[in-house]
Amino acid sequence: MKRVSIKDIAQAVGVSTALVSYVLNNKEKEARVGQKIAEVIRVKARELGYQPNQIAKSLKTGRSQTIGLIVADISNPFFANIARTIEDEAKKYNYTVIFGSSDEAADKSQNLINILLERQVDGFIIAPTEGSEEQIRSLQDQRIPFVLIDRYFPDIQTNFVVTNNYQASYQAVRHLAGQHRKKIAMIAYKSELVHMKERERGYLDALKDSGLDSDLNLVKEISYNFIQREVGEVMGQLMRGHPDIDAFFFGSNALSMGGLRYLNRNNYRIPETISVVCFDESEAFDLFYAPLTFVNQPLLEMGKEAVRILAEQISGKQPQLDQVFVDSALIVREKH
Amino acid sequence: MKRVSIKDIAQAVGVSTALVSYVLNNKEKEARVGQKIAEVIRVKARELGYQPNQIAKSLKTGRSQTIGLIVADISNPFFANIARTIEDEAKKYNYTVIFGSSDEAADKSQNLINILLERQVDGFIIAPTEGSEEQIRSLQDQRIPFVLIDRYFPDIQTNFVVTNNYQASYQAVRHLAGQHRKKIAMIAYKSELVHMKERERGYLDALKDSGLDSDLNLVKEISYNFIQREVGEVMGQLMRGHPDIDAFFFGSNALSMGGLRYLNRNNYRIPETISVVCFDESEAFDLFYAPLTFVNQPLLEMGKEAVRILAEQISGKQPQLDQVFVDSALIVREKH
DNA sequence: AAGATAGGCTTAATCGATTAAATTGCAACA
DNA sequence: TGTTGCAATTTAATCGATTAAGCCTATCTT
Repeated sequence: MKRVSIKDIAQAVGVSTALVSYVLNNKEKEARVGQKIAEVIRVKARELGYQPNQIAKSLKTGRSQTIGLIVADISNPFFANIARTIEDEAKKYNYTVIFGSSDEAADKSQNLINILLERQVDGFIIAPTEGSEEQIRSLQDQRIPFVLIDRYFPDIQTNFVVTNNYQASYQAVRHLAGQHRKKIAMIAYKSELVHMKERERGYLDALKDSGLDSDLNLVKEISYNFIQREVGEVMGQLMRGHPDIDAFFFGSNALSMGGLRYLNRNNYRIPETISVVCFDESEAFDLFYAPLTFVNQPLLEMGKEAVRILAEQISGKQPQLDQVFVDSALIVREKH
Repeated sequence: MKRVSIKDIAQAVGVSTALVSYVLNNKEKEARVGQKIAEVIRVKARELGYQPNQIAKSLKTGRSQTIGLIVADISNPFFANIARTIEDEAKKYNYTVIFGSSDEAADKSQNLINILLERQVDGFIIAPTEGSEEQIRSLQDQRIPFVLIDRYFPDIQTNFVVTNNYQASYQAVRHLAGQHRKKIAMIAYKSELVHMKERERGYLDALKDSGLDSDLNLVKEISYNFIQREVGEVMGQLMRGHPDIDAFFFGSNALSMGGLRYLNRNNYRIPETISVVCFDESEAFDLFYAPLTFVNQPLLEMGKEAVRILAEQISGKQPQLDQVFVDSALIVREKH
């Protein structure tokens, strides 16, 4: 029942383990291995059902061929989809993915980083949580390759792949204004992370450029851990304070779900009474009674780029920074 | 920049690596390590920022503390949610999760198993694809611990954790009949896997027991890879052949989405014209204009059980089989 | 006082690979 | 014939841990 090792093959064939290693790694040329014996070794390896022990390989080579993926929550469709694109792309580079969910908590993030470092991942793809700056700096100090996704820290020079949040947001809100909406509210996360701040900034600038009053404090922030509870409360307060709100811009997929649910429950009609634009796509939109306009992030591209950059970092080809802003598209679905 | 090893600590303190190992693994008692030196070692380890090399550990102990998770598609909410519960549960057992998506293809599944075996995972949690019986048998022959989830092979005696699909389905369709639906169609996957077959069987038995004709061939099967395209076609044919269909039972989350989309597009009113029950929950239901009744699988329980069983298998405590059927609940949402 | 016991620590083999360096055998060349 | 050169293969160190076994020294027993 024991797995067969290179040693077993060597013994079966009657050669040294070195030869077997050379052959099975296709280093016959460099190592000047004889043609016949190489073939014999190959046949025997197949016959015994040899499977290389990647752990042993890793220990010797210092490469685990594994990348650590840290997201806020793998069960969130946004991250689940990203994970899938990363999985597929990583496979092309012969990497395997270990994942972990930080729940947007810095301590969990640190814990995950430690665990993954102990497992000798060759690099990280991280959607960093608020307050994880030091963790990221520490990775940098240790010269451990990584790429940030979805968010980044403007104060730290790192590789990252993020959506152009400002532009996406700006475009979305301009669209609402173009629909003759006069009082556009935004529901965001309570977070100091750039991605949210940029979405808010895009919103505010779009209001200004549309000639709308941006001083009304129509941006409400919700804590990550209590979306379902808080969204309703916050939107209720907002509508009571400003009964003439005629549009909402939701800053994430979870916020959109909560927000739309609230609007449904309270019988607001979309788009007649209230117009809506959502950040992120959701298959749920297809079931909504009205066509919904949303910001579509290019997940496939993000995943591909992140893996590409990471792979280059790991192979040491790329000492310089790679900071990628991908453009998201506003998918307009309203009937005109 | 090199990571600090046990050797570095040993040198810094002036002892052998053995001592350091004993201390850092809390084996001081068994190994009779002196109190003072133990403390010195511990302090120095912290001071140097020592992080154990799990790879080296694994090589020596033969345990990678890693479990391989193979699902159809990590971006499918059902599997993404399961993955999350497995992640959390695995952490409690000090395991880390490597995942892979098989896309319901046996060759990809085999490929994933190989890759994960090379990485010396201690065990697998697998949602097996159609045609992967031999792969499962092979794992058994190699005495590699694993647990199947979501589906299993009746002809192979393995551990598994699955929903009681027959019962869930039966209950769902009985519910529809109880709503005075006379012609209930089912949309399923084209698959020989038990989970689907059991859902179909539950549907048929429910029809019979409700005094409804189950000979009408109202079950339509869709291929996994072309859901979006085929669901519409198939439902169209069905409605043309049987214009008096007054209910649909959808056999999975993706089928539900496609089916509901079709019903929406063709202006069927739910539940007035057509009643619907969906297998699996989806947050999308919250955005649907009508309350939807669905079968809720206890994902948390499934994940927990799967990890528990796997952990027991790995530790060798549990030679006997563990076959768990969890009950899913019919969440009735229609207004009465 | 001699032998036994226990405490404290080191030695060294091992896990399964990789790979630089050494070795062997043989043919070709001067 | 003796030397060189090259092809083919082996040797052995190494990666970073674990752990059984061994070796002192000091203390306890009788």
